[in-house]
Amino acid sequence: MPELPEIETVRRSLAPAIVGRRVVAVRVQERRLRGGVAASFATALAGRRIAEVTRRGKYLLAPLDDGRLWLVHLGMTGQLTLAPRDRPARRHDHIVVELDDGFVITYNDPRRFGRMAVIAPSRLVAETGEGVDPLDDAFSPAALFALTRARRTPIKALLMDQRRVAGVGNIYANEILFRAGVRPGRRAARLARDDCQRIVAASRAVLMEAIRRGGSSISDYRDGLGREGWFQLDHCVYDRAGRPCPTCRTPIRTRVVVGRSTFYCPRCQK
DNA sequence: CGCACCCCCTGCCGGC
DNA sequence: TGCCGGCAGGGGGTGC
Repeated sequence: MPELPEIETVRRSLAPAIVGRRVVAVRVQERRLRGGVAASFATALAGRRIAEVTRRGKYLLAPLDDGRLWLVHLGMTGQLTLAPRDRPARRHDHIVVELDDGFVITYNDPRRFGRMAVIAPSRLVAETGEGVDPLDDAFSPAALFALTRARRTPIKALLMDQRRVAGVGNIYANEILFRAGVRPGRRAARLARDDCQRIVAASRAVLMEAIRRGGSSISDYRDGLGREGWFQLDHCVYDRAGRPCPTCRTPIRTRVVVGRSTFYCPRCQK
């Protein structure tokens, strides 16, 4: 579910309220998240002050006052929300982090595909990968062009490969390629510099606009304060098979690319 | 290297 | 109405 814009929206919604707060208690009610929640997790987090809230690709990171990093990945259905301590418990509340101001951060995740850990900063790249963030200046047309060379994989798969580009998932890969006018199935190596330039520009435009709209709420995404996003109303192609292309009215087509549902305009995208 | 095919899970939707 | 298969924004592993 949550891709870069959703994670960034969660980060922005939580940061002002939790930076500087101290964790007074941690309750782990379900350890069976991805990779398992380590036995040491609660003790590593309890008593620590939250120094900052940052993001790396689809990972949320909270540097702590002892130099370690609280790392959260929301998987498909994870929600990390801040609420007063008396908030009623819900099904699938797995981790509850009490703060020193009477608020709690709750991690809820029906499918349990998310990840929750406290790690040493030296482990960051090993945990999150080294893909370039598409909002970073390092994601330049030249850098993308270099990534595409000698790659037979479809450009959409490359954009979604977190080891290369960090933060783009299925919704935004579809939207970015529509905006760039590039077919999702095009082999990466067959892209020209000009295509890469348009994909880089489209990535920035789509992701920043999605952040401005608070992310896409398809079914269960909410930000750190429980608010929905609205970018789903601006989707041009994702989940819009058969509906008219916003540019030329040609019906949007769907097919599977590397195992993922893919949507594109057969006329606008080459 | 690329990809099909497994796995991890719950929830929802459409067809019968 | 209920059951069943398919599918869903995530990632990881295996084997060809």
